[in-house]
Amino acid sequence: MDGRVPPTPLPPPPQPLLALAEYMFPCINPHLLPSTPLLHPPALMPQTLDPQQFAIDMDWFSLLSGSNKFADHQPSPTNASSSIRGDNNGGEEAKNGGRSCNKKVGKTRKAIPPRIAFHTKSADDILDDGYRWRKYGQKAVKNSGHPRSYYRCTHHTCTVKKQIQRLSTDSSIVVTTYEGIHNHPCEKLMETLTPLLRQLQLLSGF
DNA sequence: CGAATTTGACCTGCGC
DNA sequence: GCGCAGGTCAAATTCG
Repeated sequence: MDGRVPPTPLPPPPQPLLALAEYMFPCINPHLLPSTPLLHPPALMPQTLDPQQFAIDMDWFSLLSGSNKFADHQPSPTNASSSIRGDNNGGEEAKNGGRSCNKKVGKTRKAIPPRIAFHTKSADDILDDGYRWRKYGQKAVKNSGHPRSYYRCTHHTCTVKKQIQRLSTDSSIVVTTYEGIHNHPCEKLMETLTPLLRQLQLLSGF
């Protein structure tokens, strides 16, 4: 994230933002960090981002409730193979999509993986969230003039995916949907945070 | 030359 | 059962 900080500190609801930080960067515990703009989502976004246009679409209830799906979710070959379809309409596995011979064994619906979607006003499709992604597909989406791109985290043990698509109604807005939780540190974030945390430790006498 | 991206084919679920 | 839409695979292509 290159230490990007929004032009003006925003007064967002703290809980969702902490949850968001937790979700995106499970390698750190935001509750232990000072409540500075560091973890504010726009700080993670490209400089072209207009904070006024920043929005998050997510299932806050499930995120913040005790039965936190995110907390329960551990990326694994099993649950990570569930699929997204449209919104949370219980999309089944269009996985194996392809030529894989993994026929479904039962009719039980797979758990919907944790997802979080960002609306960002940006000229760049790909937001630099600190992780490395590999594109594995692109699809034209109905009722949208813009294709949807599919990315996977390149970390060998990580099964997190994300989809990127521009709004049909406002092509300046990019919708980035994350699925799953990273099970490894975010290199860029740690690069940025390490010196800060070190200073904090020094200042606090540790 | 290896890694990343592109792109058409294929699979699955859903609605009719 | 059929067609559509979404998601993924993997060969081909491009890039560094």
